[in-house]
Amino acid sequence: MIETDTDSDTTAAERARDTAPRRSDATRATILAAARERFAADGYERATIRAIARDARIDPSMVMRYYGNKEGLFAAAIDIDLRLPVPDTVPREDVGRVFVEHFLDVWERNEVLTALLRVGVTNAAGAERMQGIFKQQLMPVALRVCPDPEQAPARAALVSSQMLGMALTRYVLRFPPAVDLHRDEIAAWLAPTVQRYLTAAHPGRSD
Amino acid sequence: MIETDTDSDTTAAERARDTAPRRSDATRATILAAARERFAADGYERATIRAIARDARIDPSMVMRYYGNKEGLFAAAIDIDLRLPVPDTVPREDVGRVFVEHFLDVWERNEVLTALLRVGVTNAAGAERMQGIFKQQLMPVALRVCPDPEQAPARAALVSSQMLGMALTRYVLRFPPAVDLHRDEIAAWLAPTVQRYLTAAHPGRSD
DNA sequence: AGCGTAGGCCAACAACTGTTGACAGTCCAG
DNA sequence: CTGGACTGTCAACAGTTGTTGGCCTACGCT
Repeated sequence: MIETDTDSDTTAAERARDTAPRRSDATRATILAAARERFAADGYERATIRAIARDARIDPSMVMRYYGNKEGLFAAAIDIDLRLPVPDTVPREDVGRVFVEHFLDVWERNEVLTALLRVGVTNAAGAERMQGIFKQQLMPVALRVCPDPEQAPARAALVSSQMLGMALTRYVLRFPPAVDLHRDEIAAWLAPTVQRYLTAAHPGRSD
Repeated sequence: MIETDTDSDTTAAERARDTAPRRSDATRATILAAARERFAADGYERATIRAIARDARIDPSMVMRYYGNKEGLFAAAIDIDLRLPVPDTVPREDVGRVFVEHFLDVWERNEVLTALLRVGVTNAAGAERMQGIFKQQLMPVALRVCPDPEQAPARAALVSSQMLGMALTRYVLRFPPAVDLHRDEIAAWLAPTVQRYLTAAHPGRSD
C-alpha cells in the first residue's frame, strides 16, 4: 500500500519487504506511474506491457522481472490507500456534502480510480477491487448515519451508483455537459441526493 | 435500425437495402445476436471475432464478409432504436418516476445497453454512441420540464449520471447490494432524485 | 437440366501480444 | 582487486488476433 499523494520517490516497494532501498526502486516507481497512466487511459487489454515500458523508457522484460506478469503489474498499480476519512465529527446532516466533496477531491487527484473503473468494467479482478474499496469506505459511514443498520448495504450501493455514475459520465465517457459542470455545482446537486440515500426513511415501493 | 424487441427473424438487413430477403439473412441475424452477447459480456477487445463466430456456428470469415470488419460488426450490433417515449402526457410531477421505470425496463430487456456501456468505457466510438443516445432521449424531456432551458444539458447530464451509475453498479460491476435491490425499490429511491435533477430550482453553489 | 451466383469453409497471412532466456555492464562487499 | 549479485538490453518464442483469398457446394432462375 502506498499513499494517495503521488509517490515521493522513496515510496512503495521498500516498505513491503523491509530491506534497504534498492538501486532499482526508481525504475520500479517509473514503471508503476506509466502503468497507472496507461491503465487509466486505455483499460486493461489495450494498455500493453510494451507501451507501458516504452513510456517508462525501459525494456518490456524489466516489467516482467519486477512485477511477474501483467496481472501483477495491474495489482501493484491499483494497490493504493484511498483513505476516505469522513470523520465521526461530521454532523449527520452534513454527511452528504462532505462525502461528495471528498469524493471529488480524491477522484480528481488520482488517476488510479479512473484506471480501476476502466478496468473493472471488463475485468473481474478490477470489479472486485472496486467493490472492495467502496464497501470499505462507504459501509462504516452508512452504518453510522442510516436509520436501520440492516439497510446499510443497500444505501451504500445507492450512494455508489450516484458517485460512480458521475465519475463515469464526467471522467470516463466525458459527456460534455458533465465535463463542463463546475465542481461546486456538482457538489450542490449531488450532496442532497447522497444525504437522502444515507439518512432518509426508506421510501415505499413506487407510490 | 432494428426494433428493441429481439428480432423477429425477418428483421434488420433487408430493410436497409430494399431488396428481397436473402437466404443469408438468418445467418446475419445469428451473427448479430452472438455479437451483442459477446460485446455485452466481454467488452470490445475481449469479444473476438473468432469467439463470436464460434457462438454463431459459422466461420470467422463470414463475419468479415457480412460486416466488413470488427468495427462494422460492432456498429451493426448497437444500431438499434431504443425509443424512449416518456410521452408528453406524463404530468410534470411524475416525470422522474416514469423515466426511471422506463429506463429499467429497457435496460433489463436489452443487452445492447450493457454492451454499449462496456465498450464505451474503452472505445471512443462506443462512448460517442452512448452519449448520442442519452442526449437524444433525455434532452427533449429536460427541455420540456426543466425551469430554464439553458440548464437542460446540465440537468440531462445529472440524470445520466444517476441512471448510468445504477446500470454500472447493478448490471456491469454487479455490486451484490445493487443486484439484490428490487426493481420497485430502485425506482422508489431514484425517482425523486431524477425528479429533482429535472425540475427543481438550481441549488446554490455548495452551501 | 444447366448454369450463374451467393453461401459457406479452409488455410494462411502479417501483426501484435505476453513472456522467456541468454548476454553484457555496473555496483558493492569481501 | 575480485567475485557475485543486481540492473538493464536484445532477440526470440509461442499463441492469438483481425483479415484475406481461393475453393467447393448448393440453391434458384431460365
